[in-house]
Amino acid sequence: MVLFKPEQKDTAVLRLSRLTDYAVVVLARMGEEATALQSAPGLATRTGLPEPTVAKVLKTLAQAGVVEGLRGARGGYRLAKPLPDIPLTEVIVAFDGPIALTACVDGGSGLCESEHLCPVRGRWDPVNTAIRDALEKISVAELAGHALAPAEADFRLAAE
Amino acid sequence: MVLFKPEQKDTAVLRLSRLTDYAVVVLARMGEEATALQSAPGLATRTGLPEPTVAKVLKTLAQAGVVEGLRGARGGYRLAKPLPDIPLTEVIVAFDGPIALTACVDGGSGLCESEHLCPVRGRWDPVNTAIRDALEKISVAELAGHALAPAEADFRLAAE
DNA sequence: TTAAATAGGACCAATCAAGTCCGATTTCCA
DNA sequence: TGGAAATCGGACTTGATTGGTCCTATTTAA
Repeated sequence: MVLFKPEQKDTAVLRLSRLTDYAVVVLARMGEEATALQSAPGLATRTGLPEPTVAKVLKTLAQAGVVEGLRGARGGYRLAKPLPDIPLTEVIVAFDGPIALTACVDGGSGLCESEHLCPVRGRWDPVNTAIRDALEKISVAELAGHALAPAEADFRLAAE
Repeated sequence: MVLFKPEQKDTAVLRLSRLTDYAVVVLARMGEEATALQSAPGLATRTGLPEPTVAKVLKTLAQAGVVEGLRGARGGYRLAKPLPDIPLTEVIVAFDGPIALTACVDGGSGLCESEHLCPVRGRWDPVNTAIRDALEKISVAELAGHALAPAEADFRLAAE
């Protein structure tokens, strides 16, 4: 059901990519038959989302290890673990990149090429960790309920 | 000194507009002489930032009530309150809009036109409030120290 | 051997933000 | 009283980023 409306203009600080939204929808569908092997075209028709988009989402999710992809005829995708065990952060990171306020990922990793040029390093850490903690407590399953239950009709509507 | 590097490609979930960054730099400068009336051109030369940009930043800050603008010749801007009393959220909201995960601002306000299409409403609230709380604890003054101290040289460098 | 599926990119169009600029208004000063 | 120096408000252009599609290679079952 597309968790946030695409048309909405107001840019909040926390902008998730639309793919993230689609991912939750697709995962919710897969969660209905958690152990079954489901193909991208099949999931596309069942969610009502365009097939190429669903394929892209699944490829990304497979790379992230959230789902498991099996190639070849009769291939498909399968949840790597049950929905309640998938924290939202895993999905978000897969599509939107690291969860952090600035471009510099905080702490440890020495990715910041010019550390002496980036005096804010570490200052935003409390904020970043607070955000991660909050997100980590929410599993995909918790959103999946909303993503499916009465939303089936709404979903088609919103995705036109 | 430009708190995050513009060139950095990796798009994190939390994307602050660059104006927000500039705002902190400008505010830091103003904080050095908190009570003085300072003009946009003057602050531009003192920060090394392009004048039109500084003007835009100050206009936005004035609208938000963070600074006070006095028109006419010998006019200028003045801090509405000391730096330590300005929470970061105030600056962020001014430039980046409401601090929320989705386009829907959570809770209360009935802005979401089609509430029945947005079943996630309320679900993200804990996340949103956690983020706000974390940001509210940080004042501009805390960043200002870093934004000025050894950063003067770095700043010009990063802003090329 | 063929068909059906994933895997991995390349590619194009549309949207959004950054930055600049202009006109209107206000106020001080000579 | 006129001119200069500011703020104020918005329009506009350019560049980057995202969303979405498509194409080719690879794998595997029938």
